[in-house]
Amino acid sequence: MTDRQPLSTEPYKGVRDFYPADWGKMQALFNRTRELLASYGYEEYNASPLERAELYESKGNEEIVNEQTYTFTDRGDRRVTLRPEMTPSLARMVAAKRRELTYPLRWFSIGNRFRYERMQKGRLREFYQTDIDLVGLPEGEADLEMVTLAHDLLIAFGASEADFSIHVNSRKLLRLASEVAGLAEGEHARHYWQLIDRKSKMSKEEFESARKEFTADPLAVIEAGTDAGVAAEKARLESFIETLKARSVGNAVLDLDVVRGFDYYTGTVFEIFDTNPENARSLFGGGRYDGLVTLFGGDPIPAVGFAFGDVTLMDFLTTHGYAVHIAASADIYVGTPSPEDLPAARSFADELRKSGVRVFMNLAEKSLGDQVKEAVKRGIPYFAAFGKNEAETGTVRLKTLATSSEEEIPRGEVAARVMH
RNA sequence: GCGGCCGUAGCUCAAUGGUAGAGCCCUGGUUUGUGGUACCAGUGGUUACGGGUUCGAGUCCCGUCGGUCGCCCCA
Repeated sequence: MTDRQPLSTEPYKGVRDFYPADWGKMQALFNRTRELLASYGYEEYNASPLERAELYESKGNEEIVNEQTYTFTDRGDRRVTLRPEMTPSLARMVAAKRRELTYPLRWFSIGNRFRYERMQKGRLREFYQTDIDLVGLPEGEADLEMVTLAHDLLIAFGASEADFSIHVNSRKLLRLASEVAGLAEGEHARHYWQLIDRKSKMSKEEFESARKEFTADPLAVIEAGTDAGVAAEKARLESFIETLKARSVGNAVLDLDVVRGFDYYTGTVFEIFDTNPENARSLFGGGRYDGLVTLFGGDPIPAVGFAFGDVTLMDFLTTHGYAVHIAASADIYVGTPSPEDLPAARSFADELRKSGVRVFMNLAEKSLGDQVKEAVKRGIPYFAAFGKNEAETGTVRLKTLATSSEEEIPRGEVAARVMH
């Protein structure tokens, strides 16, 4: 007992502590996201991070579930997984009330996700992700809205179109071309698309020689343009991008190499890339998954959506020099010349609070000079001492710390001055 | 699962194999009813841990642990 090792102050591997300044930054991101999505009529939903393990296993990829999730058995012998993504939970919630919901659903959710994996830049074991989905509309306008939202979000965070580009593709196009080329579903096809997905990481020679190992080559079918069905889908995709440009999404391009996994995408897929050559990586992406909800029985419900993580987004904003503005913790610091002044100062503070002012009240015994220093350090914009003099005269000296200015005003006018 | 780099003060980092340092932070002072700057002073170390080589190791070697970046994977 007495010789116990001190506990480590380090957080668990791969997760972060959020001190108030850090969490303030996160909240700033979340709130800007909420504002933008609210302007498009999206509603926020949430669910527990705990889910039945079967929810992820039934999707077929056992390896990912076994090796890359936090899964445990609870005291009732139920296998439980910390959600690694939100879409299955969304599908479950939609399926559970499929007859009573009013479609289309414009839903979003902000929360933490857990993935048990080796860490590297931009990849932690717990991260915060915003999932945005438009459920109940077929391919078309809904997909345009999704890409537009992804675009507008980055713009809302301060980015300009030159900072990123939106690469759009169609899983339907790839599927049609596979059929024409004779690339059967299965491991072989999986390897082919994995190769395409990795293309940007390989040299041209490496890629071409690897490509030759496949007898069927769907991309060549698309390039040739001889199949009518394939050509029609490609034309649809091109006009999709033209429409985006006409609607002020100027940085969307067609990119046949965007694959984005394999399992549930069925139509439009898109991926946002950082244009900074130092950091030319995928920021986030999404697409159409019309098979949503079929796991739970019943007819499929068409849906399109995307998700972005906090780590990648924050990295992106930082490397492009876009600061995230954090609000001050309080509007005013109410100082006390001496401890005896506390009752009077407190009633002044209460007055302010009733008007909606956020007040930081000093309770420590220290000089006014130190109190002013403290207010500056905390980033509180206004300071007012409240003691005998103020109680008698009914006026206070209100300091604006940023401009070093000071003025004497009636106590009743302080609230209106310091609120924003 | 594989590989590279790194572990020195609370933080960011110095220190040819030869006395462990600086800046920031913190505390006090110049300044007890009102400021950040400046100046002065102070607190703060088992150099991650264990072994080895050496007259001598923060430095070189081996191992362990931790961190980080890349490969694989990426819902």
